[in-house]
Amino acid sequence: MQKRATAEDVARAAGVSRATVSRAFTPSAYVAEKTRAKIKEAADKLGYRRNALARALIKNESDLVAIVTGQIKNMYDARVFDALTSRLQESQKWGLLVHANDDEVDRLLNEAMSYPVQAVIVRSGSVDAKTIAQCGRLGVPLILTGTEYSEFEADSVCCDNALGARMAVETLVQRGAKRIAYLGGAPNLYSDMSRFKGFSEAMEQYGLTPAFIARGDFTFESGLEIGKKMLSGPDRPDAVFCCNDAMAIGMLNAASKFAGLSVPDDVAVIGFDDIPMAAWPCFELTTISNPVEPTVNAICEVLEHRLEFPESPRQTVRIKPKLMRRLTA
Amino acid sequence: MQKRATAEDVARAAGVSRATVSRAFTPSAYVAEKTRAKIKEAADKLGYRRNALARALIKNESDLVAIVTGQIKNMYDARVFDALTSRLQESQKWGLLVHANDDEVDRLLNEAMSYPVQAVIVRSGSVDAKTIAQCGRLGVPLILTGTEYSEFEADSVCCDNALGARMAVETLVQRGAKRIAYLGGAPNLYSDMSRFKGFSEAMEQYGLTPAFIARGDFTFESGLEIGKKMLSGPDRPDAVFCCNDAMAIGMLNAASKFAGLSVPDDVAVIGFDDIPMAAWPCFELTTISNPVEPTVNAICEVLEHRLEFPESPRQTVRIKPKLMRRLTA
DNA sequence: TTGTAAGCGTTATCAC
DNA sequence: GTGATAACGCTTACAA
Repeated sequence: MQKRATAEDVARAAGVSRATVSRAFTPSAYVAEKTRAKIKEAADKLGYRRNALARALIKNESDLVAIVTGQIKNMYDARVFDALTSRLQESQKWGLLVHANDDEVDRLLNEAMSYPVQAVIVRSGSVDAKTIAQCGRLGVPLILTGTEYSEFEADSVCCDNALGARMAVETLVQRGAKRIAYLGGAPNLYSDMSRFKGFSEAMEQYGLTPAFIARGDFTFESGLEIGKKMLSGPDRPDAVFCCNDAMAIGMLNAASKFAGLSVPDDVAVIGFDDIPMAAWPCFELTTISNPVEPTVNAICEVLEHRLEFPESPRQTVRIKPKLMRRLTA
Repeated sequence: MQKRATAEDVARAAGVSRATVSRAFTPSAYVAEKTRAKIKEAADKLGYRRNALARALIKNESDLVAIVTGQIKNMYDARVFDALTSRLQESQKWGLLVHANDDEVDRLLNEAMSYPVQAVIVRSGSVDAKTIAQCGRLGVPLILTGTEYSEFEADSVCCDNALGARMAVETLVQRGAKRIAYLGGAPNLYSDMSRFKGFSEAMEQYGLTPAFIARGDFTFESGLEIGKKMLSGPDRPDAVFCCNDAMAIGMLNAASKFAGLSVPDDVAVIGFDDIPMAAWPCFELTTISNPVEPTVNAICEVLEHRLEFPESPRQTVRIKPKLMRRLTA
């Protein structure tokens, strides 16, 4: 493993000084075109690349952004992640990946902070007060997405979950549902809390009480298992609001393959997110769209704004959900 | 945005020298326990974290590993990515994300190489000779996964695609299929090439010629669209080998929802990868398992080995695929 | 237009 | 045990 060529090596090869090499790689700097060409050639020959570490050190700004993500269990997470990293790269930022389960977020984020990142984007999971304080101490902006904590000094971008849940209940009520069930995720997650809140409010508004309240883990499998139980009894619900599409599709399977019920006539099902799979002919899932593109755009805008105006007041961007009416409700 | 606290700041606060602060954070170094405690306290108060950039610079080794990935279109990619990043973190490495479409891999990889990474793991996409040479020049080991290039100096970890494809054909032939179709992806991708090779060899061995050869883009949608056409004519195939599960499930939908065919009696379908979805009750897709866990384990082992023995001969690890017999073939 | 020299925040080396 | 001091590879005044 030979060593990386340094600016010194290139300088020697091109017969110039280290400073001139640096200038040759700085588009705005004054260098004779001829010199620049000579240096680039030498650099090419040596396989020289500016060392981003040394560069960041002296310029006191790296182009790293930490991206904290939990386990990617479903296509919604995958799509957000995909779009986000892709967009960051377009703005010349590199994503430093912090893959953490909810209970490790703090430890890992703290470790990652030894890299002087421009910002930390937290997708899912929860981040505790101490960690947020740490980010503040290091002058690192924190952007939460998929969660929202009013107590803390952090920007956030999040679907208006409560509104989405209310839209779902409304849709179910309008088609005559009386016994509506709720299928959520772990109740310490913001996405469960906020959707449950919207669900409860809407139910109350219509004078209904939930037929069931169950919580899975946002996977197909949990939707299927809970669905099997929930739909088998005589007191089964006539509609189910599921907190994400994966669980909704599990519920669909439970209904048709196990409970022998037809959807939506026996039981209506509505999901949340609108992953591509929801539109597949075999599912045609009615769902609340949690649009990826606007979310990622908002994250990037908030980020740019924060970097430009570090002292500006914190922002909370709520993304509007949208009803995607298909065949299951 | 206040500045990060430096070792100097901590030293001043604790009344010691910079060197001692450094020692306090190096577990193996000799420091009086009392001094260490005093320093840690001061550091805590100032929110000090060692600057990984400066550290990497002097130690001449970063704990960054570049992960190059294409667009994450399906759950298989998502799962490999998830498992890989998670495993890397367990070995105290941070993933630097390079999200590139096939035609950008070279440019972006080159840019990313300004970070002195320990290694580059390329998942999907193709990397050209010049880029590989660049990695060699920078002394950065390159590990290819999902692809395999015998011409280049790079380790690789890849499913034995040809074997998997042969197993698929064998399975179809055994159930009496005569008119077998191939549904692949872009023919410049290794996964298409190698699976097509295995498919062709097996077909020849059984004295069969392909009923159809079609290529999509590894998405459900492309499987559906191609399936609609392929299964509508009178000369339709009686079995289809699909290069991944997403397309196979699209094909399943085309068969049942559009062509009115029953699977597997009218047309058998076999996929590749064995994503969780393949096992869902609504699909029960027979498929060739391309196991995530062994793949990721192998990648990490190859990586560790390469870092420990930089000059060791290149390795090619082939992961054994496995037939997952379900209901579609 | 180019070179010299200082300095970014660490750690390694060598004194004491 | 601890403190100077010199690197690491780069950028940037300041000089020439």
